[in-house]
Amino acid sequence: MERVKLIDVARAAGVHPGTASRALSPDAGSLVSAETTRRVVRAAERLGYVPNTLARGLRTARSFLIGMVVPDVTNPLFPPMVRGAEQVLSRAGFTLVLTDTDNDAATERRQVQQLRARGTDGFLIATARWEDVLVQELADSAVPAVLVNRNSVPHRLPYVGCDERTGVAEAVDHLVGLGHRSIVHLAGPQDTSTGRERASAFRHALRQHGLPVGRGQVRTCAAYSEQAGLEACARLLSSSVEFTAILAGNDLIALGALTALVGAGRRCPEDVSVVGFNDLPLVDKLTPALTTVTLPLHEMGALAAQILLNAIDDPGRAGPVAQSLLGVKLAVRGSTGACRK
Amino acid sequence: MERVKLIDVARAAGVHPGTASRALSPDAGSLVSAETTRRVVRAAERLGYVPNTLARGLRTARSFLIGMVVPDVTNPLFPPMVRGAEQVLSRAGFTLVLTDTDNDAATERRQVQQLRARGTDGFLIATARWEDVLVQELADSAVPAVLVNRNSVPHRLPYVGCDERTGVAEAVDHLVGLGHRSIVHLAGPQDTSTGRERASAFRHALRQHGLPVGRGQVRTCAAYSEQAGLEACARLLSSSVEFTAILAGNDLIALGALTALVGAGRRCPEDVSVVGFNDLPLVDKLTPALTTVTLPLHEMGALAAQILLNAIDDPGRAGPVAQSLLGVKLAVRGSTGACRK
DNA sequence: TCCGAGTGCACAAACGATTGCAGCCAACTT
DNA sequence: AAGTTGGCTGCAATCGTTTGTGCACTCGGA
Repeated sequence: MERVKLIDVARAAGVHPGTASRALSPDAGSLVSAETTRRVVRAAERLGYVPNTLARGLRTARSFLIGMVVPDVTNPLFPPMVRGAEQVLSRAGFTLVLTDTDNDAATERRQVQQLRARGTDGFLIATARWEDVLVQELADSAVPAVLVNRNSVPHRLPYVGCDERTGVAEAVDHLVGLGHRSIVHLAGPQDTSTGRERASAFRHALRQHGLPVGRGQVRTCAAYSEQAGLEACARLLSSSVEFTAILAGNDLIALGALTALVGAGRRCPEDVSVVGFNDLPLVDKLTPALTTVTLPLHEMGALAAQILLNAIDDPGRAGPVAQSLLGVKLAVRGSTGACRK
Repeated sequence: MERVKLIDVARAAGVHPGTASRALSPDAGSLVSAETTRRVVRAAERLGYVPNTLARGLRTARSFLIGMVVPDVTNPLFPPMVRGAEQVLSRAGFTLVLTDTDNDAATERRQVQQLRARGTDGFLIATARWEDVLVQELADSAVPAVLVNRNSVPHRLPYVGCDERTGVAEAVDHLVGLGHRSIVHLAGPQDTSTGRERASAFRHALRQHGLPVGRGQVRTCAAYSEQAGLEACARLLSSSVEFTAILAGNDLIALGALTALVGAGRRCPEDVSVVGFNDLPLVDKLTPALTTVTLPLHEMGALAAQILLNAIDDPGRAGPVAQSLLGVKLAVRGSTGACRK
């Protein structure tokens, strides 16, 4: 069974392929008579015509392809964003191409290169580093792109993220409300906007409560991973810093910290309270259930996709750089409790 | 900055575009002199030539696009498979397009339709139902496809899965070894191969141990979800069936069952042992840690991709339908313990 | 010196859709 | 009734590559 082409439809409807093309394309409204349009549409349906996207893309320089770049799909943070983005894009007739860079800059380059060769219409970037060559290149190029979840050093690309500062503030408020005075932050990597933002917000929140920010009270983890969290917390435990609560850079770091605490004979929440970030699946079922900041991941993906679509439709309206921050919510659970010291 | 085209390279090298094309394509080895090839390659590098995949695809009827269809990316079962597949495919110069059908047949049709319009070179299907129109259509069509994780009623498509039967057998052996005689199976949906296979293997394993399979001892859940597991387990608890152990169709069902057990005042593992399937992230950190069957998800994805690539390279060698089953491993943890009755 | 084989390259036709342009016919105006 | 307008449709070029065909040139042998 051969694929049916435009020319087949045209023949069946007794018109020229060009006319058939116009009849089937919605924007050419009045260029074709209603009667002819009807005949063509009917023929197309009868034959099961599906336009060849490659050919169309070649001619129109539009591929209807959107590339989404994530560092690691197996990190549960990303699938909901992917999902949100895909729903918006596919409704608009675009196809989402997901690429996993495995946290590797070289892989990322290669993937993006390949996608651009396909005439990809736009990019959703979730891998941004604070100083990121790729982001810079995309900002300089003509192809629209939107950063999501992680921002980058000021540039001309729109960004969709969430309100990290308020999330951190609520977490700190919560801990202080429980009586904690010695709170430590196990920060995420400082070459990511989330890592920087949360650390900065942490310092700010402490000051708001009139608490001093001592040396060694903000400790940077090597990565957003359980292992890195464990190591950072182990170093913390073997230092002279006193603390009754930990604000982790994200849930994975929190998990690592919990392991380290258990290893050191400290109980949670009796001895140390722990707050995470992201609300990954199942962290609410742990013992103790993790208190954490919930992010609207699905909405972030959807909104980023929407903004990208707008930018594609109307490249002129670049205007002011859009920064969209979505609201977050603190989920209070078992891993935080009243300070006993 | 305009994209540099083949004709630019040809001009720079002082040859005809056709010649340049041959010089840059590796298979046309001797059709072009070494000297000319060198000149063309150098020019291409100097200008930063990147071939237009659309144009190439249009001419060669090859898109170097592979579609992977999953029911729900946010289910942690799939990302590792996606990752494994992508690594293999991207190494071979293919781009993976992920589509999430949201467990909806209509969405699935639309997505696959759209991908075929793009001239997708092959499909990896992880959504197969036992009787699946889409699978049947793909099997009848000319485009290569490989089923992964879930099989379908006999057809002519290769399948990559894992050795469910052995996994179930090991789980049952383990439970019987702990002294359990009354084991219940909360089976997954019976319109999936995994659901059927595991249920059938469960019955078989019980018989191997000389245990009768009574009525109500295999209960089908409406979905592979926590909610469905909770409901099925609640029904079980309110029935007259006695049991000291549960083999769940997968981890989500196991989680639901655990919740239901707690609600009914039964402790795990003291009163009831529970075994899951899949070994999702974090289930090893629950209290109790879930005993479950570990699947080589990454390898499944990679192998499926490899088989698909072979099928694309050499469509003739369809030959016998390949069924590849990868080995599984039982991870014994805290949710199973000695029978006390 | 001339011919046959063989190599290396240029030419142009595809692939399938879109779109500017031109022509045709009908209807309307004067 | 002839001219003009305007609405539809057909024609053909075009997007950037690949590839079948054929020409020209070289080289070796007779």
